[in-house]
Amino acid sequence: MSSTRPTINDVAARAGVSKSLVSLAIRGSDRVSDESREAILRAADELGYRPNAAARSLADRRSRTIGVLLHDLHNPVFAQVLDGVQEIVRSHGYRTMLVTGHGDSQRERAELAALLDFQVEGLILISHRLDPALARQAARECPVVIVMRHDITGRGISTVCADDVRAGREAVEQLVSLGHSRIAHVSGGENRVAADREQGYREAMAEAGLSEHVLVEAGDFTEAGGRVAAARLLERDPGITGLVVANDLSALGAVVAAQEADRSVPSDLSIVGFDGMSLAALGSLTLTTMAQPLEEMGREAAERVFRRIDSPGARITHDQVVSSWLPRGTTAPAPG
Amino acid sequence: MSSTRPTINDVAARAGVSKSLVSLAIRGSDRVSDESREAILRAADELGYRPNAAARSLADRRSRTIGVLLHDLHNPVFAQVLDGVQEIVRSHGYRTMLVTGHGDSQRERAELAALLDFQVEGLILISHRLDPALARQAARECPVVIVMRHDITGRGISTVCADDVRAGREAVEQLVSLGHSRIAHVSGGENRVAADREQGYREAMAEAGLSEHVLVEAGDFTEAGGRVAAARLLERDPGITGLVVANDLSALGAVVAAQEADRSVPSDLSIVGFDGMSLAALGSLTLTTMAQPLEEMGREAAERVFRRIDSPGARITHDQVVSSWLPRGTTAPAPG
DNA sequence: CCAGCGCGTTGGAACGTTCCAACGCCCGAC
DNA sequence: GTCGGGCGTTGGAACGTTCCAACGCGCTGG
Repeated sequence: MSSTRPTINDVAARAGVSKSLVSLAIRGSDRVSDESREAILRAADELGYRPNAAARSLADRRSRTIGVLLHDLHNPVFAQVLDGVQEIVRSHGYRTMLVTGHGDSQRERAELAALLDFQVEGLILISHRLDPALARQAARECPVVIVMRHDITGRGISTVCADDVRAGREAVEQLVSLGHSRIAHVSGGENRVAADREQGYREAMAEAGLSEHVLVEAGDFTEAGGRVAAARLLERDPGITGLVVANDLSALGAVVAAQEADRSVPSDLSIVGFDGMSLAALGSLTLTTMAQPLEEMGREAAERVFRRIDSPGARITHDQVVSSWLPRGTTAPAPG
Repeated sequence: MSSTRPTINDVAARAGVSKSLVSLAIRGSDRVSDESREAILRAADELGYRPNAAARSLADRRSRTIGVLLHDLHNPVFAQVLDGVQEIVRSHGYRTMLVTGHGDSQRERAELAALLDFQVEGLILISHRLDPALARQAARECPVVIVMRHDITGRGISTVCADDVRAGREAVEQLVSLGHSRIAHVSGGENRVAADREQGYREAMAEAGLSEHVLVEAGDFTEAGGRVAAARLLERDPGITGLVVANDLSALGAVVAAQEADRSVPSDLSIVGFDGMSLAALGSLTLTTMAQPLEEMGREAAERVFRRIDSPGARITHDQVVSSWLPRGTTAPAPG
């Protein structure tokens, strides 16, 4: 641990050239003679030179960094979206700087501020809970792309989202086509994603002439919440044969609740989630779900950011991806 | 999106003071008069001033950032460790910069280089796969703490690990005390963590006089790997009643394999994992495991980094945390 | 009444890099 | 033989911040 790191000047001195030439050589310019280049790279290597990213981004006035705000890292759904983001970001020679807000607006504010202090050139926000005011404020400083929340719009905000209403409808339609009619819903709390899925549920129930069976209990997108809400539904109406649950994580909770209520899945009770998180494919019962193309959403979001970085005048966009029915182990024809 | 951001000079001009005073006021120094402070903060607010982190860390020669290299974000185990890390890092007024290496040494190298370019003041490496040479090289530039891999040592490298040999032994001992004797092992591939757990398994089997029943099949710490390896074990010796699986993720795979082989868990077959990842407590069968105090390991690692940042002469340390038996739904007394 | 002190404030230097205008040199063209 | 052009190279300015030595002022104590 040398007390002080070698700088570009140390390299220049050792190689017997000017710092400007070192700068060029390090960045791989072709206007450096082979002889100089070799001497410089050798000197840099011998000294263990490492360019100072802070100085670089100061002089450059670009950080080559994209900031990503994630809801949290425990729900693997976000990790999947992030994979897509990072693939594109890396391919552009940029870095990502990752923070988590846990849906806490206080913390989101602090983390976003830190990202902006770092002069990130673009921002990708991936969370179903997200303070719209913060997003709008950030959008005044750099391009912002929001994943999952199509309802947050404003100057400088692009979105990449699924059609959650439609997905909600399809979940119901698929159960109906399996012969189910008493289909209840575990919702996902106070956010637009959950509201849309619930609306889809209600619309499809009405269209199928099943309005009388509409039954909703509020969850909160967590496993524990799904478990409690599902248990309550099964108590309120033991005749339920189908359960549409607002996301995969709470659907896993609903599976537990079903077993605790001595309902066997899927023969007695079919359960459908949303998201298509890969870990839900794992375990003894693999979850049927309305899957979103998570990695693709991440890639798309990153592409949108770069398009706006590259041409600052570019129009903001609102992309919609399609969810798809992924039948696995928790759905079956209605009993009887 | 103003074409150019306000700087400290703009704030100074607007508030009618010098940039030095603005700098002091922004950082909350008490040697600024109330009057000046108020004028400065108001001007900063009106202009939407935001300190430039790059300039700051350049002038300061400290980044107030801790770099964290994670294996990947999909295994929730790493997210749990990270939670502990971030708690401590935030409490010190620092930030974390997060990258993932996916056990690919090429990528690890690039990501570590990026972190060091950023002048991170400390580095926490959390991965069971990790190139020791890279860790040692990084340790020449800043304090390094490795979580999970006690075998990687060297100048400037501290470690925070569980005693995996001991955990491996205890997993076997617990099964033995439940009456099991035909206990097989799914290992975790070519890394020290897996090797230690396997060694513990072998030692405990020998001590219990069960050497003749030692049976090992290699997995790779993934769900798919665990599933395949477990299936092979059950085919090689259908008499197996206990399975010690190298980590929770592959243990979940083993549960699937058991069901595919028509063995019911836990009545026919007991399965034990390692790690104590929270998502394994979820779903229909909750996994019995040798749990590590994951968040605590993260906190401990971060504490160690800061101790060495604060007093550069501090000795490097090698901490050991204790794993504990967490009986849940996949273990039961031996059949018959 | 003056020296000395403390306090709030200031300008300039430094941090390590990139960019830019300008340099000297060699070569080919007239 | 001179001139112009290209090429490799150079020093200085800039980026936005923090640190430091030093400033002027009013106050206090002798």
